[in-house]
Amino acid sequence: MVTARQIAQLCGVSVATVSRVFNRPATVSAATREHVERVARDLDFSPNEAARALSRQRSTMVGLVWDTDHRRHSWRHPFLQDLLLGLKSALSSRGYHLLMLATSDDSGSRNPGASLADPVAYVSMTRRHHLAGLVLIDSGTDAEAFSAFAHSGLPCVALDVALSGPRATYVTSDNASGAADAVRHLAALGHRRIATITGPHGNVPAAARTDGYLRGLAEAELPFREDLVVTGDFYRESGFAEMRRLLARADPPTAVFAASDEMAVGALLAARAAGCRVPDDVAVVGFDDIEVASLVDPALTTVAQDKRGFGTAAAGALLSMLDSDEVPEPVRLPTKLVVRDSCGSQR
Amino acid sequence: MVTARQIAQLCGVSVATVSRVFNRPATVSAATREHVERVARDLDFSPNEAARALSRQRSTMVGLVWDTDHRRHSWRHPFLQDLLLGLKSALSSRGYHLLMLATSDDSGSRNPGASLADPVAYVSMTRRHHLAGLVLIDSGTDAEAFSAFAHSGLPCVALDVALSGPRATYVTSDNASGAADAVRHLAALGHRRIATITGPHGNVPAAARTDGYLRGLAEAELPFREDLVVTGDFYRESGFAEMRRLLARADPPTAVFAASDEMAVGALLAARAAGCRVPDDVAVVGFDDIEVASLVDPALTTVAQDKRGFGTAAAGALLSMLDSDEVPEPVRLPTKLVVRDSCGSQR
DNA sequence: CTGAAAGCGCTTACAG
DNA sequence: CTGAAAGCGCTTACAG
Repeated sequence: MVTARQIAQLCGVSVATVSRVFNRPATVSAATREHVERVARDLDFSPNEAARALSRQRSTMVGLVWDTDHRRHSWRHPFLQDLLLGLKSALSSRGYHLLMLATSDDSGSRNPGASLADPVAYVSMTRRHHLAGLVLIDSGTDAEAFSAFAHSGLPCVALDVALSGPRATYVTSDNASGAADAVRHLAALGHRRIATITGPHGNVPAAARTDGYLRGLAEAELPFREDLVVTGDFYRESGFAEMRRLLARADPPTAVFAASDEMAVGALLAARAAGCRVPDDVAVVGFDDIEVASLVDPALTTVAQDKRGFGTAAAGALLSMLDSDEVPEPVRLPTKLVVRDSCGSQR
Repeated sequence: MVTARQIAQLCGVSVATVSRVFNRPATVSAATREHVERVARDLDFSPNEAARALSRQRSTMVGLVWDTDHRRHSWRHPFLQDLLLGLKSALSSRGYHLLMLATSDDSGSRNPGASLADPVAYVSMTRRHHLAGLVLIDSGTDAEAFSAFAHSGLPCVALDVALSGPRATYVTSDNASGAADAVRHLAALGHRRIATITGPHGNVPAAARTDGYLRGLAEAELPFREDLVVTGDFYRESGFAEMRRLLARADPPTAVFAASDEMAVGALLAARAAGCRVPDDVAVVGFDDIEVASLVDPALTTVAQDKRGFGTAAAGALLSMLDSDEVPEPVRLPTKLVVRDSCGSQR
């Protein structure tokens, strides 16, 4: 590998000058700068990252904290691929790379009480690698553990969980508006008994979607009925179970807003199992717009999140913290109601 | 951050000894080893990775080459999340981390002729970070570009593409057997005119699945008919288009083996659009067992790949190359036929 | 605008 | 078994 020293010798300058050409080009005379740049390009030189990180005490890597060994064994992010895509392309435009952090705990056994694989190990990992910043993906119950990161002073941006700290912010969808849109849409179709299957307690997006449900109801001038709010956990099985219970009631709802597509799919299956037609007997609307939404039968009407935008926004917030000391405001991504067949408005 | 020097001073030994305790514990006397270990643990010391990488000329990171800015804008891996999960947990058990490589090209514009974002840039990235090895995810057309990596001498393991080089190997599913299983299953159900919608030309798994189709036919003593083999590209649209054409024929097939679930879903939609009932009028079997397979209507019979096993096997192959000079044989993961409704055997 | 020098925190022959 | 020393390849005050 060609080193700065070699470039320096070839150009008849010191390594310090070569370094300056790459780090503070303005402080180098145009002539020598161009000379160094040309030679460096010809020899395909680029500074060794390990050496650079060592001397600057900061690498060009951003850590990704993604807890994969969660108690909920089947935990899956609804749109990890898009997220990574967005993160990667936004980060790479500024020369940063994503390091998927893993602790030895990830490999297997763990004491089942812990919510995130040893946050201390992650924080130490972070220092060892001189990471420039951290992106935190919430798996639903890591919120508390995340504060260890937020308080480490490192630039942090969390996804879908409110994070605060000296250099921490977060990005989330405008969950309340999205949910309100869904409910208003159902109300406009004539539904008066609109139930909701919420996400788990303590989850930020879940709470916001429930708020949005209430707001949508109020905006449509529909009364709030406590018994129409049932609690799920974002996963399909809970959607199935809660829907079954709702349909077994004496006065079942005529429409259901599920706070995730997974639950909405579960609800669809429960309706089918109960011999209940969707949307004729009961309308269903979901949230997320994951791939299956358009494939289930009937195709699911849902509130789409800007999946790739999540990654882009997270990267943007992180990058801005890397250049300045200002902490960006939390980002709230707009959502979009995607009308398909399960709500009945297409008939 | 606590450094080896501090530990050394506290223990009254040299930094060299501290280093040895962590790297060649056998060369240190039991007494001093234990002393150093205890102090290090108490102070939560762990060696700085940048310094270590610099002096050893090798980091504890494994690069992930995942081309996200492909010409095929909508390129998606069918099970990236499971793959990453498997990779991460297997790698972390040995202290390695995954670095998602990105070149500046990833951010946007690229000359449309290139099949992988500047492989040269990736290779240089690899050296700059002193990566220990590389995992290559094929997006279907990167095979050629991958050889640049394979010949760099760095330990490489590719997924779903045959890679050879001084220290390169690959992992793939046993695509031929899986396809043969699917075809034999259809034949056992009485089908005699079994068509296949293949993957794209030049793609390794696609070719193997076509081979398996032929083998299955032969094993069921069914004649091969060239006109029953049509070419898709693994994506839904091609499945839709090819299925439509197949069904429009004078003597349409009674069963179709699609070389991917995405295409099988497309085929299902085409059948529905053509007023053709599945499985009554035509049976469909897919390949992959992605999440939607169980959700489409009718639920898709398919050949399941060991998604997480891909990651685990890739990590295993890489790790073994990291400790020894032997190059592991290519890994061929077993597949499993998952019988649901679209093949008609459940009736 | 540029160079010499110190320093980032490890690892590893080389002596002893 | 252990230490002193050189070296990994950069960056950055400090002089000039």
